[in-house]
Amino acid sequence: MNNACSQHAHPHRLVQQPLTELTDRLRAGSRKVTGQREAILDVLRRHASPLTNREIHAALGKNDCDLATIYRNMHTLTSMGLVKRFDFGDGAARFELLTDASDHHHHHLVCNQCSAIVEIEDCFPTEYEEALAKRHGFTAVTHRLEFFGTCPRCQKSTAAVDPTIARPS
Amino acid sequence: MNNACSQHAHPHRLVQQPLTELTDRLRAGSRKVTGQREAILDVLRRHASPLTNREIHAALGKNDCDLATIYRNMHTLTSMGLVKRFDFGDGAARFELLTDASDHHHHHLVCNQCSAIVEIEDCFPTEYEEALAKRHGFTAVTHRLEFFGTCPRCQKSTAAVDPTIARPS
DNA sequence: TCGCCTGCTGCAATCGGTTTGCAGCCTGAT
DNA sequence: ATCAGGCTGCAAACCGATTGCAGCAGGCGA
Repeated sequence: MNNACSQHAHPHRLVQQPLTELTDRLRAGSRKVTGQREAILDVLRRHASPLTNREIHAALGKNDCDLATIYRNMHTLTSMGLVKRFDFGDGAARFELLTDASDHHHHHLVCNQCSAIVEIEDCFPTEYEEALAKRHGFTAVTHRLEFFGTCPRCQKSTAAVDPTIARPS
Repeated sequence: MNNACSQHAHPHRLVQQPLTELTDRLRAGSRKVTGQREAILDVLRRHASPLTNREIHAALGKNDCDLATIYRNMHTLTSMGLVKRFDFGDGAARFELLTDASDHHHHHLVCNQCSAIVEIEDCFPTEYEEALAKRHGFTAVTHRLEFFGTCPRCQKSTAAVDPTIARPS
């Protein structure tokens, strides 16, 4: 139960890339490392938590770029290996850039009330995932795993919210 | 690695309910078991896979009800314990009704290409989740876990799709 | 150097899932 | 019978995301 995760063992999946490899891949594919893309990556590098398109847009200064172009650039960067996450409960995609060269796979623990995000090293065990894939005849099996709960601060400050509308399935 | 899942052990979370308990709860809360709600639950009961609001709407016959009312009713039913799932990769919520009285928790394995859904019994181990919660000071921790891959049929019929846009994070 | 091709960008429109305001209806309690 | 509250249909709006279009910029060959 550590960061040994099948998502990284599978040959079909691009390994999450630090900044320099992303820009190298852009160049290798006759795409350009434009100022906006550099700025996007810089914003991601300076933030510990994954950011939404809107948050990136705001961080760049709303006047300097178009939100639609951010969406397009995030799509491009994702195809270069940037990690896109969908699993924070609000339906918005988030993007995450690793700043060191290590293959630092992780999941997240999200506070149901204040949306605080904590990085988690726990992961679904590879051997179980492989057995699962074999059992059902699937290949290229990956998973999404996110945790939700009440963070220490919200435990103190808030009465319990209605548990029936908790987001995790 | 079975269906022992912390989501059910936690006292704050409503246990997933079969049809009769949902209707009982409606009545207990001075809500009504209207014809439309009965029809919705009947549709869910007859389908093995979780359904979206639109699918339920279509199954009911588009002329007989309003989509907005379906959304409202699904919200109501969810607050009564019906299980709502967000994790099938297309951004649409899905609803699931258990037809037997057993506490039959499960997750899903979704085909990236044809969206086929397979119920699976594997779950993130409770003891790890509890340790995780304690380690970070969170309470009421639950999780979302979904698996994605290529189903046997799509392995035969389709060339590999671009792995860089695979949906799981 | 001149075009030309390709990719990038801003703008506006659009789409799909979801929510909400409003008015009318039905039902159960007083 | 009356009244309040919940339910419903309709229309509009919201939000994340995508797309068509036109203009622009940079690289490359003639």
